[in-house]
Amino acid sequence: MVALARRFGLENSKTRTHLLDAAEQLMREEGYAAVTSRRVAAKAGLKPQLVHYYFRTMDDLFIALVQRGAEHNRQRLANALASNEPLQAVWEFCSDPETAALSAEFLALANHRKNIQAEIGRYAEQYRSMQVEVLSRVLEQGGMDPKVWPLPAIVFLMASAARALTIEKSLGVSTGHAEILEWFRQYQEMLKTGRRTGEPCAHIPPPI
Amino acid sequence: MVALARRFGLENSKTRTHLLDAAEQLMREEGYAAVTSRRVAAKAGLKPQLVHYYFRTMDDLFIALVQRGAEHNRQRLANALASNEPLQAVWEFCSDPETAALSAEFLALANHRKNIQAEIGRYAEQYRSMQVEVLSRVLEQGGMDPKVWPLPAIVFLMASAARALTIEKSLGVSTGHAEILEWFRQYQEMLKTGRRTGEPCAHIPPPI
DNA sequence: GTCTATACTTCGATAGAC
DNA sequence: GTCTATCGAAGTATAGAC
Repeated sequence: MVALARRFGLENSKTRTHLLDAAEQLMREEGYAAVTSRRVAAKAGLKPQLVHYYFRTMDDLFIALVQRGAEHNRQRLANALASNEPLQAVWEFCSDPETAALSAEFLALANHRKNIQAEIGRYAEQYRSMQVEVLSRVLEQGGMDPKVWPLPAIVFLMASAARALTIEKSLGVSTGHAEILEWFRQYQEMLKTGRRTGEPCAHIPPPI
Repeated sequence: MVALARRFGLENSKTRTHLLDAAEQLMREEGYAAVTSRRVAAKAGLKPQLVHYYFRTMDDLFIALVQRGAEHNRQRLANALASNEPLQAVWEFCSDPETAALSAEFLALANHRKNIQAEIGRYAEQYRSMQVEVLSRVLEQGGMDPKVWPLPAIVFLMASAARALTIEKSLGVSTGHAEILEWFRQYQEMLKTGRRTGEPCAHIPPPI
């Protein structure tokens, strides 16, 4: 009854990529519960058994999906950070609704599969340090002293606000959104001009 | 072939509550995909068919689960807002990891089922306005002028920061967390004493 | 209100032919 | 590398007896 060492497909296979594409699309459209071998194969125009040829188990497929998505996002973030307006670009990076929807699925998955949890955490930490590094230059040029206002905290606040804005928007929630956007606009303005501008934010006690 | 009007259980049934408890526990422990009629019934020590007696479809069960959970949270938030330290209590309300895990599941579900999306959005908006109302008193007593710093924005920032902190913690991410907690601490301190205290936040340009 | 019985679908996974 | 064939398990849902 010894298992006859099964064969498996290679990582650079074109079919493998098609299967991952199909899986990602399914996840986006219908959630992780819809990512089954049969449905993935059907969407890719292939037979379900091929899924098991490229991925030993469905769990392996999910891991591959997380890694590919995270790597893709890492590249997107790198591009954003290399732009002329890194602050604005990072804000938009964090505000992408497609990414938010997919992240919601992975985040739910992460609560129950610790290998996925670790993978996502590793990338999240990486994204943050990338942002801190680049934004440190922008903020110092804008006259902010990172000694008194720690960069990681600013990056954290900005990212979490942008993400929450996106999620709430998809839920139909809007209270406070206009004010947050205005806050970010003024913050950008301040950094550009190197001083606090635009009444009333120039002189008020902010929530910090 | 006309359907013989099926019978269904009442909302105040004890068994119905047991089934919802089992479903909620499953969702917490293994995610929404684990909430099936068989598994819910097994956890409640009942037969799968009873699930269909109390809930026409599994979708109906999910809706009931969302409503019950949201109502429970509304009560928790009301208690928090009625405490001696509403600011701290709301922060803790938003930081509960159990709630965050369950919310992650519902949020993922919401992306694909618009009735759930609407239900969650309705409650989220309600929670925010409850917070704005109560915190407005706290902030005005602390010397904050809501004209220059809109309350909804402060509530939004606080809630999204607390939630993000909780989620990231569960992912093993910690960069910037200590700084955010210190920010919140100083903010509370400032409101209590009615002035900006504690170096260095007393005089620095904050990210606003 | 809870059970048995049942119909039908879909699931993950493997063996082995081509 | 892709297919056919096949397994047992688990899924939703309904009808009807007690």
